[in-house]
Amino acid sequence: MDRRQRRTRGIIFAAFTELLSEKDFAQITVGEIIEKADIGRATFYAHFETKDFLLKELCEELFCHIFDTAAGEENRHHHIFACNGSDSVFLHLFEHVRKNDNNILTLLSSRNNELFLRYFRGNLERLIDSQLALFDSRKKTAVPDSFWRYHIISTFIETLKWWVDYGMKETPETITEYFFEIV
Amino acid sequence: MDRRQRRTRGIIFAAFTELLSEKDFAQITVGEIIEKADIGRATFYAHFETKDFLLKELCEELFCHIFDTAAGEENRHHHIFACNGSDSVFLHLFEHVRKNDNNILTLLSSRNNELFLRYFRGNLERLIDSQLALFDSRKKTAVPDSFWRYHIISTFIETLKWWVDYGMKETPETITEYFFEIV
DNA sequence: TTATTATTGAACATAATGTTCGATAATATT
DNA sequence: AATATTATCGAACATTATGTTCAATAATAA
Repeated sequence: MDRRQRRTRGIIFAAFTELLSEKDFAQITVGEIIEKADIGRATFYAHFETKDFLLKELCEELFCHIFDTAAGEENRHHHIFACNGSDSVFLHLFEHVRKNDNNILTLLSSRNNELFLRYFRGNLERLIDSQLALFDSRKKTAVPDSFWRYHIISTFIETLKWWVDYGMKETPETITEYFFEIV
Repeated sequence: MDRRQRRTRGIIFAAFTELLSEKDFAQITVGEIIEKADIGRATFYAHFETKDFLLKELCEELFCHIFDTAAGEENRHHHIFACNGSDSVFLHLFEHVRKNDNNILTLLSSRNNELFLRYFRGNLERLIDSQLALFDSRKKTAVPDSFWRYHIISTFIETLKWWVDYGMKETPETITEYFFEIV
């Protein structure tokens, strides 16, 4: 990929991220993006078909990075999961957010957090199945499997939301603890 | 209120609801709404300042109705809550959805369900505090109160989402049971 | 019946979208 | 170092959606 392309792409993402932290996605215009990025109109459209595609690609970069790492950790520490839940993929995910990798924290704190959490859910679903056994051992209810699975993912996301909403005062370890206690 | 106003308002809501079940909120134009509603452009803007206000007022009509009823039930059956959780405000809410009051089911089934669930959450928060004691008796963890509260509301909404997503095969009673088991 | 008020439809200004194209500058290739 | 390729620029353009205005008409309330 041409260096100019990479540069422009990065500039657009940065400008877009900044705007997302300021106002609603729907209110942001392409005009504002190219003004803040200081690029030509045609250049923007050479990179992204529409504003929606821009969002989509931003999310993909964001989460691919995080989940690739998380998947790696998962394999390495697999024995840990089997023993207890104090260390887990979930902890690693919380830590990623805490470190603000790729500005994900900025975006999750913004009014547009639902946008990213939707993508987050999509990625989580793939990851969670490998973790289900961990919860199954504790499960003694008659609720359907799909409901149970749905519940775990939802609870993780809602826990993350609460953490961010309330100023991230807890450590990733504490939040992970809360998450396991409640689920 | 003038009969013509009520009629026009109803027509607009109906057309808008139909469009929401077909496509994303962002994709819907005022032009489409007035075409489907078969009214003049100026008439639309005499009723609603923007598309966002239309959504807001639709949600208010939707949820005010449901929550007013629910609040009434709450007072009437208050002794029941204190005893067990098999009958509760939650059951009534599930039943409202099941009956498709004010097309809420149509809207919750649509791609735009997050839009309505956001409003739903706002209304739930007011209602839930009176119910918190019910859960507190079961609670033996060290998680913060605000987290616990947040979790209950989230779980209710996610349960509702799952129910709708998976075709509402369960009875409201069963879903209420699932909800209490899991929380 | 009369006064009031909602609706209509067309016209209008404004603003955003997405495209096109020739010129220019940065990169890759040989 | 010379050349070919490709990204960016900027301005112009057609198109589409927004929200407003206004005089005429029709429905409702008094």
